[in-house]
Amino acid sequence: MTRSPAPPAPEKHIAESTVRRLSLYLRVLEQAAARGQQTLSSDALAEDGGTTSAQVRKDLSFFGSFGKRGRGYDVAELVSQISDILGLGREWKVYIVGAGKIGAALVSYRGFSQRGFRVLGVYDNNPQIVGRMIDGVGVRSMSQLEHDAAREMPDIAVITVPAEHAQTVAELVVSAGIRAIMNFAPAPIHVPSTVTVKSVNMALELEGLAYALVHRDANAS
Amino acid sequence: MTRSPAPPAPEKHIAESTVRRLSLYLRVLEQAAARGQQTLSSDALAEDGGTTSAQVRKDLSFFGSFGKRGRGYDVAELVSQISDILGLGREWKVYIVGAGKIGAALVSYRGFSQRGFRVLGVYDNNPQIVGRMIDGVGVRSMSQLEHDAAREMPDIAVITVPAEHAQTVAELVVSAGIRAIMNFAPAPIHVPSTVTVKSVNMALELEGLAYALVHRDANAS
DNA sequence: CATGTCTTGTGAAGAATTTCACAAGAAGAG
DNA sequence: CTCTTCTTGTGAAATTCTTCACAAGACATG
Ligand SMILES: NC(=O)c1ccc[n+]([C@@H]2O[C@H](COP(=O)([O-])OP(=O)(O)OC[C@H]3O[C@@H](n4cnc5c(N)ncnc54)[C@H](O)[C@@H]3O)[C@@H](O)[C@H]2O)c1
Ligand SMILES: NC(=O)c1ccc[n+]([C@@H]2O[C@H](COP(=O)([O-])OP(=O)(O)OC[C@H]3O[C@@H](n4cnc5c(N)ncnc54)[C@H](O)[C@@H]3O)[C@@H](O)[C@H]2O)c1
Repeated sequence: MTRSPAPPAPEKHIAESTVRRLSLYLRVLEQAAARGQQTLSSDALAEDGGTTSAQVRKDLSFFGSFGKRGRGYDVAELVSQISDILGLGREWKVYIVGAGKIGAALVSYRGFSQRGFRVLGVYDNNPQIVGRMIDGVGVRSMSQLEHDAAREMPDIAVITVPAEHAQTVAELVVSAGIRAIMNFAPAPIHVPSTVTVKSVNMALELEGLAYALVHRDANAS
Repeated sequence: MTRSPAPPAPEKHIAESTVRRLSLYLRVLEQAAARGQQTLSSDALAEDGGTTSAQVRKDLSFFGSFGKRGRGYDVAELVSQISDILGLGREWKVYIVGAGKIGAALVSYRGFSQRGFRVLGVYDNNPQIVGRMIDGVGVRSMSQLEHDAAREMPDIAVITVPAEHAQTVAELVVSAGIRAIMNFAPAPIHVPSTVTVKSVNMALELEGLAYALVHRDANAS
């Protein structure tokens, strides 16, 4: 955890599945570090990451070569390398829009702050809610959002408003200069291609389970 | 919404990405139905589903042929067909384990009940919480879970306990006979291969956004 | 009933991703 | 210093997924 001498080595294009697995490897590595493990092989990494050792090595090879033949990967070093690749070396400023049930749960989610995602503000358009504190973060009025954003320069907006308002809110946060959106509303949102959107659609995940139950696949995750 | 004369037509193996898209198409179709649209082309379906018309047709072709050449798809009929394919023709019984912030948010999530996922019980091991009502559903004690499950035969368990207890809880629900798990804890859980697990890992999604911001991809979703 | 327009269903091609398999490097033992 | 053991990094092969492209069917119109 000293220095990051090697740059994260940019490249042509990396598959989203690879990026997801890197996050997973990072978790496995941190747990290994917590157990005092010094080093980890691609086999061990694959085991807990739910993939194969060849996949692990291939994923890492897109960004450089971090292992030692015959020994495996140095846990602390690989944590640092993957953190760099994923852009976790810095703090990311997050706005949450929609101070309802799911929005409130996310504000106090430690899993975010642990990774350097800091919630600067929570926004809502309900005057009854504006001004309240949620886990130390004050709920702000929507009318302030653009003004606040000009000053605070948030990186990511999390949208947790009802589906029918998701598009409107998306347009607002984009015009406020935010370039990345995480959308929890079960509605597609359309933004300029300079903005990255990820959607988390829980009902859709449940439907995937229903499909699996009906079609008796034998699979795991 | 009358009868389902054609069986959902089973098959070799369908990609998870196809199943996800079917869920998406279903949403688009329902919105179209709400707007009074009678029929929809694969092009229109693709537009809102964020994919291409060829993909739509290919996805559907795995299960049968539901369209009319020159006309497109009958909205009501395709809703019914996709619902059948996904196993949404029936009610699915759900237990939520972990009555914390995210568990409580999920109990009252209308997006679940709208799709036929009914929360029968919420479980927690904190005696201070057991007995409370969350949106009309009582919080039950963990010690009852196996006994209740024998009677109620739940289909799906949603795990919303801290990561370090996810594995223990997973083993309990599996031994209670539950065959599908949706895991919100950011920890991999290991179960027999007869059990299907889906994990929703929100920190990982945020990390994907951080990666995109750092690597200036021009992409959307 | 022929003609024109539209849109499906689907093999085949193409692209992307995963798996294989092995040469090469690293370390310890003798 | 040589031998053995272990595990990486990576081209090539295999597999999976997506896109292409077009024949065939459906309807409307004249
Ligand atoms: N509750 C869940 O477990 C859950 C799970 C997955 C997805 N979601 C989705 O997340 C979204 C929020 O769900 P919820 O359960 O928290 O709902 P909620 O009703 O508890 O909260 C929605 C909040 O958004 C605010 N809001 C509404 N319109 C707004 C606007 N235009 N600008 C700013 N704020 C606005 C409301 O005042 C309210 O506080 C919904 O789209 C829902 O489908 C919820
Ligand atoms: N809060 C969020 O926004 C959020 C988002 C994504 C994921 N998660 C994950 O979801 C899980 C729950 O998060 P939370 O914020 O709701 O936490 P929480 O502390 O509010 O709730 C956890 C609940 O689980 C109960 N519990 C603990 N151990 C248990 C056990 N062995 N059996 C039964 N119940 C048990 C606790 O009594 C508590 O009520 C965590 O794994 C967290 O990482 C939370």
